[in-house]
Amino acid sequence: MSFTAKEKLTQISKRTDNKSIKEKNLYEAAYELFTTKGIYDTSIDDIVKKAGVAKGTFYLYFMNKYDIIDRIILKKASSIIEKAVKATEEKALSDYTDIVIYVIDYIIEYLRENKKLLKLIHKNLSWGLYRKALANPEEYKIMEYIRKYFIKVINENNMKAEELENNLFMIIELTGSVCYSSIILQEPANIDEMKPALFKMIKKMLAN
Amino acid sequence: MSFTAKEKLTQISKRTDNKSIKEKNLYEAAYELFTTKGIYDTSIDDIVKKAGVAKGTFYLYFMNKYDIIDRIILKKASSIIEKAVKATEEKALSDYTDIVIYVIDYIIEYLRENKKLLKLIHKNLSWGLYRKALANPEEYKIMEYIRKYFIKVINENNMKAEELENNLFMIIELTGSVCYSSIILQEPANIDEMKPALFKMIKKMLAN
Amino acid sequence: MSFTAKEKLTQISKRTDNKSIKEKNLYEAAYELFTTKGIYDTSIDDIVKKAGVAKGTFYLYFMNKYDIIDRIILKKASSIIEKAVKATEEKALSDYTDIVIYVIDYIIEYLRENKKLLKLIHKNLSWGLYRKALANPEEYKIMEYIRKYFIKVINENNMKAEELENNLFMIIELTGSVCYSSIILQEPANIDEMKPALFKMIKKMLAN
Amino acid sequence: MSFTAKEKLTQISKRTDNKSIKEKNLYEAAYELFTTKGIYDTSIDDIVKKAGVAKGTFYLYFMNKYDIIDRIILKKASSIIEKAVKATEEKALSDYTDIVIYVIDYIIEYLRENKKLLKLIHKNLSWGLYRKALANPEEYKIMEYIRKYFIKVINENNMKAEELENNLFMIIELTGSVCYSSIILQEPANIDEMKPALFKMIKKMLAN
DNA sequence: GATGAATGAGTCTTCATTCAT
DNA sequence: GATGAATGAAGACTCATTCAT
Repeated sequence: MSFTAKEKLTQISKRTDNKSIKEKNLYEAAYELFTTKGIYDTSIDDIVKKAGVAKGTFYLYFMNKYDIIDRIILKKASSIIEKAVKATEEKALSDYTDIVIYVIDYIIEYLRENKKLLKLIHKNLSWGLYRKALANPEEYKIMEYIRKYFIKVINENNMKAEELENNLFMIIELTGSVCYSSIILQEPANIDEMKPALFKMIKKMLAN
Repeated sequence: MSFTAKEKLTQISKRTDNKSIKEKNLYEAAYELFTTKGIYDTSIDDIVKKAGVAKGTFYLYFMNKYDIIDRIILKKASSIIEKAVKATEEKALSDYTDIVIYVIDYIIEYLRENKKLLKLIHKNLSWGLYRKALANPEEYKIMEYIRKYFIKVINENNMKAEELENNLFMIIELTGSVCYSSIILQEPANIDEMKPALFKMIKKMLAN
Repeated sequence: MSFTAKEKLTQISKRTDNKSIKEKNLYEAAYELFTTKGIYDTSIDDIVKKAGVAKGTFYLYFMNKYDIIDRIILKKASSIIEKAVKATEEKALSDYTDIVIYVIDYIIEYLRENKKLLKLIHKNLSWGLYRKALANPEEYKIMEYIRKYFIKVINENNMKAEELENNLFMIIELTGSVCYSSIILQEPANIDEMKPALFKMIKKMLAN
Repeated sequence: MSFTAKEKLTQISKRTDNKSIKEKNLYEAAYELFTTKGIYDTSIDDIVKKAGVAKGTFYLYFMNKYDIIDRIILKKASSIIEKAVKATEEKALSDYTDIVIYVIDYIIEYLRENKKLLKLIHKNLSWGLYRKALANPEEYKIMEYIRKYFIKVINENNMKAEELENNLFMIIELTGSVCYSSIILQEPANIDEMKPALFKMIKKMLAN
């Protein structure tokens, strides 16, 4: 039996698709379970059963439970940031503070609609993971892009690089904490009530 | 068989003491292990062995692993706050901002010396736990005291109660994040470098 | 409820017996399975099922599969040697060569009747295990006894200690190989045909 | 479609060559891994990865893991013996005992330089494997050659065939045990100290 | 109150083997 | 012949919890 070049291509892409399907199923099943039952209470067994693949198949694509967790969080986190940055670019805002506020607002609104993702990210997003992202060229592009983007905007302003980085860090941490607390726990108030306070604070932080 | 009031008292206090010894041993063993090996890698077996009691004894004093975790964190957290507040009171500071800064500085310095405790608290201190504290009369006292203390100080300032509570919440959350990140991970800078930025920010937050 | 001293003693010995029963069941089940199915094809699951205990109970008494293997082999090997030595002592033989031959003959006959044990021992008895025996006072007694026994007999003869130890080692190794090969594999001849050749060789070895 | 004799030959040799490359790679990878990591800890996956072939290819040339183990050991063992015999022939020794000693000494020195091979052979060389060799014409040649060689040498001596075979067997077994124990474990002494004792013993064994 | 032997469901992980391409 | 994704049974080991003493 022999195949034309076109047929062969179809075969390969089919094979690739099949591979992708199983891996994608695992990603989706794991995400669903992690956000529903929690990471701790989700076993590899649960994941493969939901994904409809054999247990061995899991270990074909992931080293262990923590590998898939990290990859999911990285994927989701960079996806949100990417969306936020793109949406902001479209707005073509000129003021530096406006840009930061717009990005943060976009992310807040996104997480408000994806409470489960917020829970997952909050408890597991760390600087260690961020370093992994930098080691991974695919994710790196976005991360690096953001870095450059902020630096560019910053340079137009007159602020020391270190000082700015620390402030940015504090803004991110504060935003994360407020999101988690107000969206998930409604504490000390819901997100709609917290937002003005948060934005006011961020503006203060950014004002020299 | 009957006892005099004095005998009864002796019995109870004896029982309480005996109970206290085993319970205290369990608390201390668990704290040592949680901060050393981490919560996940500490088993009940490890705890009872270190405490020198039988396995069944654990279940005499605690419902399960999570029960003891919560109680330890609550104990430690309120103990730190208590110390911080007392130290601040002794200073007899008059300025509202100075008081807040002093309390926070005290806590930061304490956690800098107790990195293991910082790790434990950061990953497990939540508002859910705070609600538990309110249900526990002993801890409640401290929490309530702190609340009143801050409110008193605040009332001297002209700020809306709600607004102030939200700001306070943000200050606490931000401080927690900065502590963890700079003390444990040295990211984005060590605590000595972060402190001025943090205090500057807190002052901005408190400034009307 | 209270117990007399006698009752308490009964309770303790009962508990001890129960413990012994489970452990003994595990030993016996494992021995039976190792000699029947082989070590490689016997799982912990097989052992606990045959022993009629829970899986966790296995790990109460043994670290892992290799722990129980070693302990069984050590137990059995020292038991055979003990029997052989005792039987030889009863004979009150005076000649040094006769004693060695008698001990070896006893062991050969014992292993001929316990082919399964022979298989197990042959493939797993090593000097590493011997060192373990020395670390274990219980087994040590027998091992040390044998050592002293041979040394005593030897001293009556005029031979250098090292030379003798090496020769003894070779006798033991040769005997082991011949036993395994002739009893289990009937190669190059059965044990009855091999024995005269072996004994002749041993006598040559012992003759100065 | 038909081929000339020459074409057919080319096809076969080509197929054989292709087959040989993959098969040889598998042999070499497996040998390297078995001697390095040990048989138990080497998986088919390890072998094919090291050999640079697909997993399925392994099953094209070998039935299973034990098949390749046996074939490797057989190959290596007969190769050593072949070398030893050839080296001895070149010496043109006349004395029967000298020949045996020379062969054994050659093998000992070879194994001393190839400790990993010694380990592999010792734990897995059995008479069962020897029977396989007889079924395999390729290996048979060498084995049969050796047999004839010894018988020839022996016939010049006056000894019963059976007796001699048994003695030879014992010499081989003893040599194997001493090699393994003294070269690998240095027990009860290193090979340089054991050699004189071993040779003395072999000479005794061969002396009628 | 205190003990600690016993439990067994639950979890991760491996790996020889198959088979559609 | 060659591939390598997929399989899933099999295995080792853990540990919170119970309960008879």
